[in-house]
Amino acid sequence: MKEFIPVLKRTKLFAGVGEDDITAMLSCLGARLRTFKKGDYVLRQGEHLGDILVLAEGKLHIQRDDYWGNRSILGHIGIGEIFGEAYVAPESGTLLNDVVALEDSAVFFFDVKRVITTCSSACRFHTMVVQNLFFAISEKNRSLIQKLDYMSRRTTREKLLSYLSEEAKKQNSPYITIPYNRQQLADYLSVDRSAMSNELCKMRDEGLLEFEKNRFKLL
Amino acid sequence: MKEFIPVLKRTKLFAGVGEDDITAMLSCLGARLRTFKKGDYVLRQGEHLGDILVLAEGKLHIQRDDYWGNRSILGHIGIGEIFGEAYVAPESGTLLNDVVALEDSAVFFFDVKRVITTCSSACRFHTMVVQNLFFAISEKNRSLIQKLDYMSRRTTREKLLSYLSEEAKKQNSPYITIPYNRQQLADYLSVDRSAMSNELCKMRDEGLLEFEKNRFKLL
DNA sequence: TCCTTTCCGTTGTAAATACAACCGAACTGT
DNA sequence: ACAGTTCGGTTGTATTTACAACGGAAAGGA
Repeated sequence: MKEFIPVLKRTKLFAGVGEDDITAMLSCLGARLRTFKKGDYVLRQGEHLGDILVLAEGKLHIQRDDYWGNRSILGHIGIGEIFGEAYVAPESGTLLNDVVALEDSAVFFFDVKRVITTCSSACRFHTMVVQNLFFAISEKNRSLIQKLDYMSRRTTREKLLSYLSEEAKKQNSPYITIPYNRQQLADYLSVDRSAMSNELCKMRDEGLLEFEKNRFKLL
Repeated sequence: MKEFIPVLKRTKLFAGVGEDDITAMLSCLGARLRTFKKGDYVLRQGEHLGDILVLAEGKLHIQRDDYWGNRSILGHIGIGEIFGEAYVAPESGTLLNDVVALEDSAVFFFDVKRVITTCSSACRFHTMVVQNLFFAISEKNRSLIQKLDYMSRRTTREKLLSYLSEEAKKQNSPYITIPYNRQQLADYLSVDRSAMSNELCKMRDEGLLEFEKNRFKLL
């Protein structure tokens, strides 16, 4: 667990907290570290969750398969990102999605109750962690709204353009790299892969953008 | 402002706080009450927001019109509901959506900074309000994920079924009432109204459901 | 190197959707 | 009672998408 303290220090959850203080807080927050092999399920749809999670190592996808095997990808989790925060409320039901390891991964589990209940003097920075979590959830909220914006577009082209241009804004450059391959991007935007591939090539031919693998340039 | 204290008492934000304590907290939270006429914009896409809002009276829609006038409705806000919480983080950008009054409405504005910075002894229940807000955001988060689930369905029928069955679960009855008329429901699910209307009738003919205006029965 | 697998572009067809237009019923205000 | 408006169902057509299938390029392993 100790080895990942520097990683935790760089997360939004522990922003402003020193490594020593993080170490001291771990037990107070009920921290556990679990490792997963590539392909493992970190969380399963339908389970109940009483923890807030932080990815220490690896890559994860939040996804969901429906009855007919149709997969939809809700998002991508990189190192240091928080997830599971949608289920901190006591009455929140079971998980709506699966979380799957794309690579061998390590995940911190923090007990929700112990995170949000600021304890006494023992950990001085607990209040700051709560506020950090607050902002993190709020930001996740915003990014979900953003994704709903892509999804509300009627055509594949509009979905692609709104997603790519938002990424360009986020990465502050017309050259962008996305965390998805074609199939995954199609699953993320809930469209057919071949139709999307087709549309991408049309847009390239029309001079709207260029791409190679998962790197795009908007023109 | 006083007249709406009983309303506030029943909101999730002030759950567990008595009317007297709420009254005492109002100034501490930087509360302001603003009224809106039917059709007024409560918030506009692109603005910056430094408040958390609670609807005291009326009905609101969260919506967005794109360049071509295509409207998409992100959700419906009823009395006592919190909104604007997606923008509490200091670095969160501008509003992604409009919020529009469907009826004459009254809205409480609470200063974000003053809400999340627990003050001293003056207001005993401030900590509880922060935790309530925490749960509320987390729950909103969950409902956004839920909506993404509807939206990720490929066909109009699947979108309708996932939405309606989720509402049935939420309202705990096969008889459900929705806060949208046909056009609004279509905007909510991001589909064409006539196509949706068509699909609804087909589903009724197949015996999947019955409906009249905005009341539905799942079979 | 060879074999296997993954990735991605392409194509054709069937299915679903968007769009526009129309109509009747219900509701509104005068 | 009347005109004007909203609402919801219906229909036809053009457009878009889903699905299945194929093939070549690239990547990975033995």
